[in-house]
Amino acid sequence: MTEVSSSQAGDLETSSGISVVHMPSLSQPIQVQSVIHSNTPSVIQTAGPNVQTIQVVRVAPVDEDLSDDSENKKRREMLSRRPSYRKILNELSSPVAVSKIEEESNSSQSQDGDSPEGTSNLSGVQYQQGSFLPAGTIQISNSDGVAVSQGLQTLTMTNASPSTTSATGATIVQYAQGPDGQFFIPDMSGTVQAYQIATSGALPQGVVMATTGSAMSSPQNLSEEASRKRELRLLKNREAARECRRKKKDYVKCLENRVAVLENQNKTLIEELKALKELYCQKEG
DNA sequence: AAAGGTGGCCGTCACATGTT
DNA sequence: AACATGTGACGGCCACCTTT
Repeated sequence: MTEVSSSQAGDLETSSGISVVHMPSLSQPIQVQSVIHSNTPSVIQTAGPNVQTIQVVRVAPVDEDLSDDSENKKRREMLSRRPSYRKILNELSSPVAVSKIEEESNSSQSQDGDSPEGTSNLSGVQYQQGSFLPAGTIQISNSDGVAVSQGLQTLTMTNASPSTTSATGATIVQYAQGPDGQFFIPDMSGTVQAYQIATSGALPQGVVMATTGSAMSSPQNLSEEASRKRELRLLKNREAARECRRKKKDYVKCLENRVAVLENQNKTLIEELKALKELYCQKEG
């Protein structure tokens, strides 16, 4: 294995983003490819039997000369053009990336003794299980294996039928509440039904729930239809934001783990280089 | 105890990106 | 092209900690 560090690298020739590093102590040059603005994690790959290629990912510095307005605009553009987490994770989980990464992992696996439970090992990096699954395949389930919709409120009802009651005897109904008193409750098929809650004179503490599903198409209910659509959109977006944050957290964890592994590797390689240098000096002397 | 700082989580908006 | 979904940014809320 070879080690490149700014202090130890020898001559560095740069052309078209690829640098060739000549190490005094090594017989073969090393190609260093620098990728700007890329979120693809660095991959160490072998370009040939005699040349090591190391792809270095770095973030380009923010342009200091920008005015406040254009700086904000540019920053926003940069952020908005960043590939989605799903894209990044898909790339990471693609067979090509994995095979490249596995190459790398062969030399580093033994260093990861403290992997937490429930993680999988790709490239010597401990990833949270499920981190690389495509969107929509991750489900949070209850003990019965039933998917749980996290964004919904939980409404506990008494006098419920046994089939829907929880262990405590109460029914758990998950709902989203609209500002106009409407409730949106997903049924077993996943579609959301709108309900209007009206208080009943005879039942001061109770509620009467009436479906408003197909009746919404009448002209006077167009605004209601619009607000229902809005509520549905908000509900979905709420869920999406939650999921997105969860994915982002996973992604950050992955990156942190990767940093730890690469730091380890770097340390090992530096020591290896030192040893080789010493050996080389002894032979020379 | 009150005030202030900090970090985490959430809902919403706006816009980018993906899907049909 | 239209619609659905994903995500950065923002502001609000809450819990916790530190300072006064």
